[in-house]
Amino acid sequence: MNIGEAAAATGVSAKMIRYYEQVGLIKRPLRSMAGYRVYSPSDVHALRFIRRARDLGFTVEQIGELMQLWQDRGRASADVKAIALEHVKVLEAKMREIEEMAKALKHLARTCHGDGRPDCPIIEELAESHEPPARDSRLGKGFERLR
Amino acid sequence: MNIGEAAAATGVSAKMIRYYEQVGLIKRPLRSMAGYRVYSPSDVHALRFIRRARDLGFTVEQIGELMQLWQDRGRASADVKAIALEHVKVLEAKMREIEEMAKALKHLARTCHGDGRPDCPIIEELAESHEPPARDSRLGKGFERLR
DNA sequence: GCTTGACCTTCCCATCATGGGAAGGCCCAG
DNA sequence: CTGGGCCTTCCCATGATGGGAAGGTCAAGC
Repeated sequence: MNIGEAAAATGVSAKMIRYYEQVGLIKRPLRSMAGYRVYSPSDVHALRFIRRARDLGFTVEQIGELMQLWQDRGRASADVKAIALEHVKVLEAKMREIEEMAKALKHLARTCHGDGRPDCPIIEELAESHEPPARDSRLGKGFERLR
Repeated sequence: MNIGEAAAATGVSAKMIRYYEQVGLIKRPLRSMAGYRVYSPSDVHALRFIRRARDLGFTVEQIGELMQLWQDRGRASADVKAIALEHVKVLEAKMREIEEMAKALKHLARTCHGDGRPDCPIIEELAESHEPPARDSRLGKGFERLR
């Protein structure tokens, strides 16, 4: 199975398969005589694992941990649960942040008559001078790219 | 007012102020004889505008549009409202996506006994072979960096 | 057997907003 | 006049993903 077939079979693009290999998420596959990557069914299985974890919003780093645990027969399910719950916390914090932004924006839009007149509470609100709230990053890491 | 003071006064880092200048979001400020950037109160005002828009989750590109409208006295508030509501839609779609991920993960975690035994439904679920749902990107652009 | 097009390889570059850090210049308080 | 804290520009990194070029390979149809 070459990379294109593996991509079609797993829903992970060929580009990303090479990337995952490069960052050590998956082991280097066998190569054909011409240098083509050749994937076994178990490689495909691992790629599907990755894709599903990715769809759940895990970062590549977390997926790496999960794969360690996946391959470690003696692992404790508590370890996996901890990673999952940690991730749920991050997701919920993201949700809350986005929710607040949406709420603020909807409030502004509601008070904006939205016709041809130039008076616009949205712009006025943005332009008003407020104290800089010192960018307090209560949310911590993982939110750098949220906005 | 030099860049450090402007940064402290607006909550926008000096690095980002230079970046916004570079990408044309703000005009190039005056320079002191030594080449230091010198910011006027109105520059500071613009920076605060930017910071507030950024806190509402607008991208730099959108902030650019908003600033155009801000400076255009004859603009229609409808234009601003359209940008705001468009952004609300994006935020709500993000929320829904994150919510789904969190829901799935919480469900998995709930069914995981989380003790020392190695049986773990989370890992099992990830490892199961499902059809690749063809990564259908119903959400469209703007979600590339969501996860 | 040869052409053609669809694959594969590696390598480099771009994204977006942000920060780190180096090398060198400037300014002010002691 | 010195030291530390500013400032300047320039380069590089992030994370996950894709685009694209240049060149090699494979298989189907002629």
